[in-house]
Amino acid sequence: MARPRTPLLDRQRIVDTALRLVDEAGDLTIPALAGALKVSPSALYHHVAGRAEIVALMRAELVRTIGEQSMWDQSWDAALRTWAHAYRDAFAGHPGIVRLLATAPLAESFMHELYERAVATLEDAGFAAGDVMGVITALESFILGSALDLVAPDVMVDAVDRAATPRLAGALDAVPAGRERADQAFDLGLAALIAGYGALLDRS
Amino acid sequence: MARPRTPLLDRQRIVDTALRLVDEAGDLTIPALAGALKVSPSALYHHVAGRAEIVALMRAELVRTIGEQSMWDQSWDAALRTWAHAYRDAFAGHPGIVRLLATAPLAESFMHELYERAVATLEDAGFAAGDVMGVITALESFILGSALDLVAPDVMVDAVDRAATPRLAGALDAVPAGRERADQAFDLGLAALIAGYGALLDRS
DNA sequence: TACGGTAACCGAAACCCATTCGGTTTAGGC
DNA sequence: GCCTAAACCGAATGGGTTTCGGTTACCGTA
Repeated sequence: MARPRTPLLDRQRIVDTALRLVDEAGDLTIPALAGALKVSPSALYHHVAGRAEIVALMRAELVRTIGEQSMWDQSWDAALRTWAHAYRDAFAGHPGIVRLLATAPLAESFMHELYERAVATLEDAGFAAGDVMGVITALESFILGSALDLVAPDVMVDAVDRAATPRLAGALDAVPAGRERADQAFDLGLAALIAGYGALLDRS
Repeated sequence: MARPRTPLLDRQRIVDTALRLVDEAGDLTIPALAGALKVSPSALYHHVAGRAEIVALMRAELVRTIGEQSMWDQSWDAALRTWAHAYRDAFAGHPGIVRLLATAPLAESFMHELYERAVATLEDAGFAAGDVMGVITALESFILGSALDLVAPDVMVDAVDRAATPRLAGALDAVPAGRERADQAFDLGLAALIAGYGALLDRS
C-alpha cells in the first residue's frame, strides 16, 4: 500500500470517472471520485491541482466532443443551428454537469478554434464586424440557459392554482412533460433567434 | 446571552443581509451570514430551514422586485422587452447571486402571477396556444444565460493567438470591455429573439 | 400575580468536504 | 547498485452545514 507497481491514476482516467460520477450522482466530490477510482482522496492531487482543475478538464472534454463535428461548411444559419444543437446535446448527454459548468466561464483557450470558424462564417455571410461577437455570445447565452432549463425539475402543473391563474394552467396543459418540453422550447427559441439574426443580416 | 429581550432575527433581516453579503463577498456561507447579523450560526435555524431556503428567499425577493413593475399593458413585444430587461437588471444589480440561482430551478410558485400575465398577453396577441410556454421558457433561458455571461470574467483578448486565430482576434477588437460587452450582446440577442417571435406570430 | 409552555439565542458537537503533509514503497536514470 | 523522483496512503487541518441540549425571556391563562 505505497507506490503501486503500475500507476492507478492518470488525468484521463480521472476525467472519465468524474464525468461518469456526475452523470450518476449529480455532483462531484473528491471522496466519491477517489472511491470510484479505488484510491485515497489525496492520491488525486498528484495528477490534478484540485477540484477546480478537474471541472476544467471535464469542460475541455465536453468541448472537444463538440469541436469534433464539422459544421462550418454550410450556410451560416445551418452552421449555427448545427453548432447550437451539438453544444446542447453535449450538455444533455451529461445532465449533472451543467450545474458545475454554469458557474465558471465558458470561453477558454480551447474554444478559440471554434470561435475562429464561427467568426469567419458570420463575417463571410455579411454580418457587421461589430455584431459578430454579439451574435455568438447571445447564442451561447441562450444555449447555456437552455441547458440549465433542461436539468431543471419540471414545472409542477398540479401546483398551479387553476382559479387564480387560469390562463397559465391552460397554457401548461398544452405542454409535454420532461425532456420533450425543454426540447420544444429550445427548438422554438433557436429558430426565433436565428430568424432574428437573418433580419439583422438583411439590414446590413 | 440566552433569549434576547427583543428578537435579533427575522426572515426579512436574514434575506436582506444575505443579499448584501453575496453582493460584497460573492458567495454565501452560514458563518459569514451569522457574523454579519451578530448572531451564532445555529440561531438562523430558528427562522429558516437551512441554507437552501435562504437562497430560495433571495430569489423570491429578487422576483418580487421584478414583478412590482407593470409592463403587461403594452404590446406583447414591448412587454417582453421590458420584462427581460427588468429580469436581467435584477441580476445585474446583485451580480454574485446569479451563481447561486443558476443551480436551482427558476420556476416556483411566486412566479405564477408573472407567468399568468405573460401567458395572457401572448395569447391575446395571437400566439398559438402550444407555443406560448415555449416562447416564455426560451426567453427565460436567454435571460438566465445572459445573466451568467454578465458575471463571467471578460474574454482575455490578449490570450488569443493573433496568428492562429486572426479573425477571432479582429472580431474581439470591435468589442467593448466589461459590462458594456455583455449589454450589447444581450440587447442584440433580445432584439433578434423578439423579431423571430414576431415572424412566428405572423405565420399563425 | 404565578405558572407553564414556547420562542430565541448560545455553545458544543457531529458530519462532510477539500486540501496538505509526512511517511512508505517503487520505478527509472545514471 | 544507488539516488532521486514519483505514486500512493493515512492522518490532520480548516471550513462548511446542521443538530441538539441548555439557558433565559416572552406570553397566554388562571
